[in-house]
Amino acid sequence: MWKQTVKRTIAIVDDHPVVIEGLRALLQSTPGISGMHAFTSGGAFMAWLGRNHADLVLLDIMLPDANGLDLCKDIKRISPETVVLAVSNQAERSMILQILQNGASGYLLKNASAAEFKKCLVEALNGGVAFSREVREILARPGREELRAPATLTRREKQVLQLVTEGKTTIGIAQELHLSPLTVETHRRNMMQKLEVKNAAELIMAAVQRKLL
Amino acid sequence: MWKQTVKRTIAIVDDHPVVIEGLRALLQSTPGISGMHAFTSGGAFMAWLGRNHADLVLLDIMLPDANGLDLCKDIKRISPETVVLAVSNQAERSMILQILQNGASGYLLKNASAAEFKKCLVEALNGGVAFSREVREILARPGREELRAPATLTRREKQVLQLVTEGKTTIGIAQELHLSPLTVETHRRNMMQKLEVKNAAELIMAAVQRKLL
DNA sequence: CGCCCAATACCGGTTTACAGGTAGAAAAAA
DNA sequence: TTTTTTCTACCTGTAAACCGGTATTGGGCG
Repeated sequence: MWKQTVKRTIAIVDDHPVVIEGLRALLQSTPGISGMHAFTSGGAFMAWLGRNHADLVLLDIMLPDANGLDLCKDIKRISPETVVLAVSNQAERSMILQILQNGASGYLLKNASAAEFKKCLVEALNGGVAFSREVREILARPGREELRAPATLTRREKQVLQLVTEGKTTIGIAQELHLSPLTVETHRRNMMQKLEVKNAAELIMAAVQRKLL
Repeated sequence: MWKQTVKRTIAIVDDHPVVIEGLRALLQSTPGISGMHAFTSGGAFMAWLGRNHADLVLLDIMLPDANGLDLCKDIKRISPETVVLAVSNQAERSMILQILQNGASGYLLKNASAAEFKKCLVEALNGGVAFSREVREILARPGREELRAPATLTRREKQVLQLVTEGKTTIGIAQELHLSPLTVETHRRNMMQKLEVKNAAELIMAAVQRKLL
């Protein structure tokens, strides 16, 4: 079915022991795997990786002790030949794309079936990229950020946004612009709708990233 | 007292009619001024500036219809020979420095005395930079940002900050990091203290600007 | 002339953030 | 081994944000 020349060493990094056990069981029934090592924290794994070799890492990118993106980058820096498969229980388009940019070879949702896991593992080990079904679906639809219009804000909205980024409160902004706080509130909410964010924090990040100011 | 060869044209841009009248009165008793024009909005002034000349502009940088920094930049782009004196009722070190970078020749607080105003006007018209007393004091002390240590955040704090920038709530962050919401709250507050900001919005901007993540 | 959008403003309710503390345990530095 | 820093966690308020609506006005456009 596929070329399988050498035995592979796999590492699992996940803070949920249950998941580790599940993956371990799953991998045991997969041929072509010689070694298996599990870690419950990014730090522990990185320490191990400094002295050992792994052909593939199933990396939970939502670890409590490390940022998934950075961890992935670090792995590829220290051990470029190691294939990283991102594992997560939630899939967001931008997150997937980011982790891929940081060197991952695939993205699996934890709810993927055993068959999917195996298939993706093989695919990745053979140098390809692999996604579980749901992830493929998310990647398939050009997901807003690409095809959405540059989210045009009105003059007034930009003014309000500017002041929001300065940490001003709604009331403060209202005073500065000689408006009712309720009006400012409305502008703020309209912007959050337009930019498809759900609070001031994301609003600010959206403003910064898309250079809306 | 100073070289005064030609008569000068002054523009006043301020959304408070009272302030305009005050400045107008003040300027009338100042020799060497031939024309005086007042505007209550940035837009109106820019339109006028497109077809007229001004030697000096007293620019309120807190106009409701325009961002002071941008306005100043625009003025200098359209009319580089025009001297811009920023006028404001509040002085913040970073704001002062920013507006100067955008081409202003001085910064006056509205509470400055008539004598100060005149003195600064003359100074600026003669090619210098001019500040009212309070502003000079603020500029005098090397105000934190320069001499403060690069505000080092701890590992945990960075993690929390990361999630704050993603718009997560305290409770959400707590779940993600397997912590008590109260702990997350504490981290958040400690960071705000360290970075000398007073809310999440400023915290995010500080993180972005100083590349703390 | 209707129609949409921008800008303005309001109500009532729920959730979060923020500010003022205090405090214990573990880890790192002295 | 003390001391300091970091991480953890709590309590009690008040202020602010957020959410679900609705609604009026003034322009611009087909």
